[in-house]
Amino acid sequence: MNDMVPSPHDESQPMSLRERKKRLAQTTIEEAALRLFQQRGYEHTSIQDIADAVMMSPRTFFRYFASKEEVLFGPIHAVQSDGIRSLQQAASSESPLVALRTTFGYLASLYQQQRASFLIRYQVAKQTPSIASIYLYAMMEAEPAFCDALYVHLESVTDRNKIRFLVAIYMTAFRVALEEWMENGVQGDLVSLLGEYLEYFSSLSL
Amino acid sequence: MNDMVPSPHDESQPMSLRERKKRLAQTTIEEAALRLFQQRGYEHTSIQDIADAVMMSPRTFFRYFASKEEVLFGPIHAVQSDGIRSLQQAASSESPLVALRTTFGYLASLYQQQRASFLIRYQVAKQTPSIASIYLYAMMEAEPAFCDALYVHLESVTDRNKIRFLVAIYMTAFRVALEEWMENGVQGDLVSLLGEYLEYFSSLSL
DNA sequence: TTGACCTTTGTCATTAAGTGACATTATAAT
DNA sequence: ATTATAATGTCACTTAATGACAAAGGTCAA
Repeated sequence: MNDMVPSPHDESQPMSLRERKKRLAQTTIEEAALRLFQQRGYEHTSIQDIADAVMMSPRTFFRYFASKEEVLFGPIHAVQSDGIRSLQQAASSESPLVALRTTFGYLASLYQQQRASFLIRYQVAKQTPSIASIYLYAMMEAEPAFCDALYVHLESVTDRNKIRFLVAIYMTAFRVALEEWMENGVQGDLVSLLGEYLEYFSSLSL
Repeated sequence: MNDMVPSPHDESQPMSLRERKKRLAQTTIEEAALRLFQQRGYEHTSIQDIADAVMMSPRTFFRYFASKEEVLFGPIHAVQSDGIRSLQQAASSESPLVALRTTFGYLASLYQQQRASFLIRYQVAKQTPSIASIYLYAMMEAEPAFCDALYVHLESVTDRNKIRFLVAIYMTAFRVALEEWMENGVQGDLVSLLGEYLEYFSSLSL
């Protein structure tokens, strides 16, 4: 069994000057925005402020990000998409349970790779009530797609509902582990933390 | 053991004319807004449209509802608050597990009492991507308060994390049961559906 | 290198959510 | 009836987001 993890984003082409400038603008905006969010808070940072900071017109900001939230949650969406692809692949050759374990382990590793970035985003989101909902949703939006990926195995309606519940449980365990990890400043190993929660789960009786 | 369910909103005072007019205006706005949301969709219904429909100025709309979302999710917030109160009370005399069972049973009964209203809200939310996040959050926002309510029993850090996970699991079971119930047009008994999921949970091994 | 072509950017205008200030009207209390 | 209090409407303002169009910048072939 090889790596099983699809590389997040194919990064092979030479990249034209145009492409490079685009990427540069994107990361420039993102860095400036995150810095401002941390300094003044998300809500007290307007698009105009961000645009001023990077010397662009507000209109141009919206050519790189569909909204202010997108700056904050873009990478989370990207991770979720990677998770969906991972699960689709894993589900084709493994049982639902094994596939889920594989995928959530993979997701944990992605979070760990970008821990600094995700910590900032988490902290900004936590300090901003109007954003908390979007953060939660960003972490769970993949749930339906996860279910779809696993439906290839079992097809009766009751089985589908069980799969749905199973996915939701796994997502919950992952979310709780992630939150504890974030609260502790992304120190320690997220993968083993998730493992502890799943192990504890087995000992539960409701 | 008596009812254990605190009455949602104390409804005893005679109510002055002013109060009655206020309530009337509130329900009038809400009904008109929900009707418009169903007809044209949430995003294609502006505050102006709602204000026109009830012959009020847009400014007055905002004196009754803090936002457009509030019209849609107000009752869900209210149910969550009731749940928190219920759990605080139950947790003082029962074990965490029993208290959770009691409270989620109570919540299920509240949803069933207002099933028509909640179904509309669910359907509107489901049709509106920009709103889906807020719907999810509305259903889970009470999680931290639930944890706090149960922390009165156990106090070590590891126990708190376990309580946190336990609450999250229960919320997940409830959410999945609720979604299935909604998808099926709020037919059948939500309480027993929740029971089935919790029972199935016990048979799981991750 | 020049010029034609396509992309990116800026400017301007517009819709919609949300908020503060203040005057006007309706209700309550004496 | 008169005064205090609360509700409403009007106006002005900020901010997010989007469409249209012109100006500037990059790409590539001759």
